[in-house]
Amino acid sequence: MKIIYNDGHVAECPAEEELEVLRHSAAHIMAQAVKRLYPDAHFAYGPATEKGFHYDIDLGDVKLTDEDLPAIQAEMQKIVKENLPFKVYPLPRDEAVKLMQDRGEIYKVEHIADLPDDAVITFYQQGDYIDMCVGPHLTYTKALKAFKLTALSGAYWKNNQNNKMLTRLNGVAFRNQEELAAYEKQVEEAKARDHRRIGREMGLFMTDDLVGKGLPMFLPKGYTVWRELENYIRDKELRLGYQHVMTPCVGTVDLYRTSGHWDHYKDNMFPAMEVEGESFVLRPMNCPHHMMIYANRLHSYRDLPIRIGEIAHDFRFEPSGTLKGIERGRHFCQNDAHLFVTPEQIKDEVSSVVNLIREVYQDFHITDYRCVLSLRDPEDKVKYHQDDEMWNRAESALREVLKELNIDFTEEIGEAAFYGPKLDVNVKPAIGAEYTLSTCQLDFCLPAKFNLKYVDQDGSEKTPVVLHRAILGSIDRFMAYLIEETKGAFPLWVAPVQVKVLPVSDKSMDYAAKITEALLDDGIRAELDERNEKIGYKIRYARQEDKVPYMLIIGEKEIAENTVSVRDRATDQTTSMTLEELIKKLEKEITERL
RNA sequence: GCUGAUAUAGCUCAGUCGGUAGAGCGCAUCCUUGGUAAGGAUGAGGUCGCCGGUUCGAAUCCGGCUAUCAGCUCCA
Repeated sequence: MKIIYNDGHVAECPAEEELEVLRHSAAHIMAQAVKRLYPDAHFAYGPATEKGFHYDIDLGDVKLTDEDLPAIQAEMQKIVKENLPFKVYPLPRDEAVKLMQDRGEIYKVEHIADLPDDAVITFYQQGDYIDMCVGPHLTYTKALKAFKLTALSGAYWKNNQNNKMLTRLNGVAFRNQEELAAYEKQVEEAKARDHRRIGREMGLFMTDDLVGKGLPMFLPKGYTVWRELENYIRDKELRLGYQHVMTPCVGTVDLYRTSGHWDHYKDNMFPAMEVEGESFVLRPMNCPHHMMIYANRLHSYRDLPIRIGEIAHDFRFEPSGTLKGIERGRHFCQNDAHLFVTPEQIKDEVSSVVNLIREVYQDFHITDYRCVLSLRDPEDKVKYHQDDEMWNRAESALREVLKELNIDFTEEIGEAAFYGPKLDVNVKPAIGAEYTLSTCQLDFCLPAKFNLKYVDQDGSEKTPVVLHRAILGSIDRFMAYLIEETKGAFPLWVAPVQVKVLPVSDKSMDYAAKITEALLDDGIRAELDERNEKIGYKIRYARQEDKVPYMLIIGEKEIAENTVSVRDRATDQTTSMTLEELIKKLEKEITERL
């Protein structure tokens, strides 16, 4: 595949860049098609994306609907067939501005103003369509062989919600039709992993309009998974010296004024309740409560670090458009903790948190994640607590620790909490955008606001540093992730039903019931399928609907031999063993979290 | 919240030109007692998301609302 760079030279495209060039050129071809059909269209940004391309377009009063997509796609097809060459040329800044002004491209003009003074401004042209662009691009439109327009959506100009919302046309593009077909199949498979769908099908959780949107309810099976996750992380924390507390879900507005959360987040909190002259809010997070618990006693440097943990219920009035099953709701449960430390202890404690994250990810077989050092945007004078010295100190302290721990991380500006920098551990779900699972935040700010103290060796009062951290993040979101990773086939130790006992007929019902009881007595979550169905049907159901790790086939043969036939979900193989052997096997796998 | 789309039985979905609804799965009952991915019969189940309008008549056309989905913004 030949491509043309913005200095005009043509070369073979490096294999790893083929898709990006293809998709970027597809965006230009789409823009040309739109311009032909809607001459008044103005174009903003039109980049290649992860799977395809999009272009943000200002169509004035014209409102596109999904029904307009086929016509645009057909026009693109035509342009491809016309096999127009891509040409490129530079223009001095004033001529570039004039060209774009003459063509009514107001967004491109604004873009030029944002470019550095020494920027070389180049234009790519195919047919009569001209786009300001650094390229590279295809040499001819015919090189675009497999593409499809997928959706219409909106996007703010320059990603700022105070700006105008433009129409975003989305498409996908691949090297050939086979790759496109493979992609469409993959999309279907991803849909089947959607935790909202699996959650409904497996009876894990539900929502109801009457209860309220964004307020999922966990059903018995879902809560069983929940309880396993909660017990798991709490036990781990206990062994690391955490002390768990329980604090109320409602607090005074003054509490959040003190912390600064009220100023930063009141629009995303449920509104204040005025009662007997006092204002209360549903709490959106737990830092202030834990600060108050620390402040409850005078602490010596000998007491530190103090690690206060809570599986805490929080409520946030998330914008309706952001709600997504149990991944993001208006009520959720944080696996929260605040570590109160001396400056000298920061490194050890961050290290301990990082190790805990690693250990937990290993237990859940999570290997696909990335670490981000989230920093403030020094230009943003609104979002962040204003104290340059504090920020420099906190950010370099956290960066130093991460380097010493040999963690691979990227730095992202403007991603910090208002009170301090964060180490975020991000994962990508089957459906939708990447999100943060675990976080560890370094905070020099809130301890001061709450006037927290400890008495140091020399008898002087000092302010502790606080690490905010969440390992499972929220139990809800973690569970969503686990569902999508496992397609609902949870590992044995968290599976809501660990063993399903399937009698071949009524003749083996009594024996099967006895086996079930024995398993339950040993703390194994066993369920007996008493329905009047054939064994093939019960197996199919246990596999597809319940996704149970182990099925026991119980018939007259097992009764005669005093054994159980164990069918393994992973292999579909059946092996015969005694009940004692089975229990031993299960207990081992549960303890080892296989 | 913003842009666009969608809403029919518990689930997945049909429903033509406006004439008050169908299938498969699931559920209930009965028959069947069957050995490793769906045995058979019968039956119940819907104010077609909600409210209003147009019409002799609305699941169907129009408007508003609600919820959901995709994307954008946001996530302490």
